[in-house]
Amino acid sequence: MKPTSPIRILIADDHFVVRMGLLALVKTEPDMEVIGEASDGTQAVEMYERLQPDLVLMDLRMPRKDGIAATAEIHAKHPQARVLMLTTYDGDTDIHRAISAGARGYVLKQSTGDELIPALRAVAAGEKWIPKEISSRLASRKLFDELTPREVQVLEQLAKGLANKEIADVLKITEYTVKDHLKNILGKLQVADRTEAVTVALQRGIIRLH
Amino acid sequence: MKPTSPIRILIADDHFVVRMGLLALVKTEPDMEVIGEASDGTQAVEMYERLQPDLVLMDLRMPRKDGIAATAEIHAKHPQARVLMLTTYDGDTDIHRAISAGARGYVLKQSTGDELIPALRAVAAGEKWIPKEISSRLASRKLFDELTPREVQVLEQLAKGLANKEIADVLKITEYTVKDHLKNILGKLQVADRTEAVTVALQRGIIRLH
DNA sequence: GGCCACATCCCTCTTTCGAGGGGTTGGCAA
DNA sequence: TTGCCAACCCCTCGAAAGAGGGATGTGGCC
Repeated sequence: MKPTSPIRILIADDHFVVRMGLLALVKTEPDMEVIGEASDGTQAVEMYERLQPDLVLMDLRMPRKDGIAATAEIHAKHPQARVLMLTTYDGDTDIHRAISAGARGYVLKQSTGDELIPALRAVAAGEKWIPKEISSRLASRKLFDELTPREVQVLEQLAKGLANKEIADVLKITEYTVKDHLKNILGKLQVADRTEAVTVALQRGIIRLH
Repeated sequence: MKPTSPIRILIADDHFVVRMGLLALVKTEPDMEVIGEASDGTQAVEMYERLQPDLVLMDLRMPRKDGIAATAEIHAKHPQARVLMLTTYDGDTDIHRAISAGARGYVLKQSTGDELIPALRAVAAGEKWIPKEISSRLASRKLFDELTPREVQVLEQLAKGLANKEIADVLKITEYTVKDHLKNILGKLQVADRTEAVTVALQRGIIRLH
């Protein structure tokens, strides 16, 4: 093995214990080092600019600016940036959005060190890393649902408990149109009513609470 | 300082990186040591029996058996057990249930090492540890809501998108009674309709998805 | 025994939902 | 050009939802 310069890593996660865990994990690999830790998306973007790391370990859910938004921002300025998305959940839409935001890989926090390390190396080397159970689901699900941006907006208002008329006012359209979007949503998500639509959307990561 | 026997700790969390983080954190304290790691509730109970640790760091959400159930089981057999509940969320009901299950402390994963270490020490010493912003909320909220077990059951069916009539069939009561419970739920949660009731219940940890 | 919370059942009435149809526009791609 | 689709608007109609009342039985608590 030729000694090369180590892989310089930026960690972005709002949970202290997770940052510590990643730090400890990276320390077990002699050719990697953590050069910075961010606790939210805004900080992650700022630190990327300043440190220019070889790899970013980015949590998906963070305060102020989430991992998707931060990744998109970094990717826009630095298309060569290598971001590995790290998350607890495996909602389809999250993964989808992470990839289209420019993430090169996607790993669940449940993963053990044996699964994480190869992912780190792969993404740092510029390769893609999507667990196969996830990528196969991505392909099959894509044929169905896929809500339009407008439908997602309606869904968000729905989750607040607003009535159709109220949603109409918020979105500055008529109640007829809201009902129309709702019909499409119920059909695409294959659910019986607005309440189930919201719970399914939450499960799939299409919308978030608060 | 007199050298005493170290605090023996059992970690229970389904996320590898979190376990690593806690491990690293404990290692910074010379008088503490991790004697076991469990990745779900069932394992946590089994390991408690075998290892008899001085302190358990228990994650609230885990597969197979969650932290609450595991704590309750441990507490039933060993009332002197010292369990510190560790979680990402701060839903009121979760905290409530954690305490009544026998947890002595409650800490958010967002907390830094400076906040976590004193919590560990306090609970290991048999004291209680509830962050004040949480305990004050506990006191005030208790005056309001507090759904009855039956109302929670209705709420769970509600989240599935069932109609009142369908819920009536499931719970083997009449639709009138379902509507009745629903009225109480909407009143106690102070929401406008069933959809908002579900989202608020999810936020407060009263019900869970899937 | 009185009080209260819980759970159950019943009825009325207005509003809202959701399913079913009808349509126009603007953009984009084959 | 033709087609497609998102987004918008319109109308009807039966079935739910939710607010308002009232009522009964049970069990705990002081």
